[in-house]
Amino acid sequence: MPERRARSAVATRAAILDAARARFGTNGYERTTMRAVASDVGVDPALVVRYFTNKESLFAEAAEFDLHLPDLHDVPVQELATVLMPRFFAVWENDGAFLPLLRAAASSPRAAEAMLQVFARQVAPALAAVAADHADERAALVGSQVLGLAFSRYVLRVPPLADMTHEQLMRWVGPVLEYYLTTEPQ
Amino acid sequence: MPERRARSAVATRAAILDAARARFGTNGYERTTMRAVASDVGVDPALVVRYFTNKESLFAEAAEFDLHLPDLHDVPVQELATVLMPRFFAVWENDGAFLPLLRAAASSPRAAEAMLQVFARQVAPALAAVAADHADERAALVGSQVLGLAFSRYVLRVPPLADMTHEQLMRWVGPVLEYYLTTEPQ
DNA sequence: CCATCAAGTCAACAACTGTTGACTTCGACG
DNA sequence: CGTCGAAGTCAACAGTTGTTGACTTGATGG
Repeated sequence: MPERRARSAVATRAAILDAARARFGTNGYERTTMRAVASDVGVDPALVVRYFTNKESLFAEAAEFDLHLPDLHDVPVQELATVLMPRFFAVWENDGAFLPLLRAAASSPRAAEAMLQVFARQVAPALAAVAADHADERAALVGSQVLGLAFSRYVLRVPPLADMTHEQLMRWVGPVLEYYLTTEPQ
Repeated sequence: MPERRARSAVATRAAILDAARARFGTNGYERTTMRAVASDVGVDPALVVRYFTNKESLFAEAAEFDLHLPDLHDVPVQELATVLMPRFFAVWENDGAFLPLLRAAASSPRAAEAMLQVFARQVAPALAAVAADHADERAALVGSQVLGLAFSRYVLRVPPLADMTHEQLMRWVGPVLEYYLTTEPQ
């Protein structure tokens, strides 16, 4: 029974990470305290730093994630939205591992840097597969629309946007993504 | 000479407000300290609270502003971007009275509510003048693109976007605003 | 010259923050 | 049983924060 004695150590570590994700997601970086995270798990604050050494490291680990963007090389232009938007909803809703980073990035340079790297390492390369030219500009523009949509719908909760269905949003935003990725501006 | 003795009181109050705007704009709410604002003006922290009673009230006053959106009734569809984008740059750059609110809205429900009201009272009515139908949805979509652009360019500083000129951005984003406001989605 | 009153300073408070190091608890194993 | 090490607690530190109330300054006007 080699697994017996690990019943708690890794479990509470994961619980702390979950609580941290939730706190960072709703309150942002500075308004999240080590004590609050610890108390969410019912544990001493010292244990949190014992496992994660730092508030900064705790945040870094809580903000790690993978967008799982698919390969777009063989996707027809008209179906880009149909492929990308479901990924968008998956990342921002429910599990919402991305929301903490967005909230924190607004007021913390550290988080902003982390978000930039997610963009540079995952979003930009994936979109480069379909961009005609100016790949980096096109990817950044798509990113700006996607970020704005997330901010309006999930942070600000702008009434019309927050209430629209996935399909309605896809119909509105799809052509814009397609335009940014393929059309040459006048 | 009725104005003589007011040489300083209102002036330093305005200076404090300016410093607060700058700090809130670059650091967000929580990372901005009363002491830092006071020291920017070369004044005692106690004076700041003497004039503004609170950090919260100081922020509220610093985040007050008017978008000065023009009347769009007689603007031709193709020139919408030419009229709207300069307003965008004016609001987000330099003085940047809008940036504090955006940063704060990400982690403070109060600030998010304030931002929503700016949208409802200034942006939506102005855009309703040119929206074909679904005026509220169209306005919200325009708002999402504008907000995303501001977040990417001024908060995250995504390299391609942060370095583009006003005219380059207008050329890219203009057609999108026009599309959101006038085109019927498939 | 002296009283007044706005403009501003000073020191200090209570609360909260991240972080530390020494201590306790307790199940497993010889 | 005894001990050993992991899992966790405890109290305290040093620093920072918003905010307060009593004090000083200095020009003005009678």
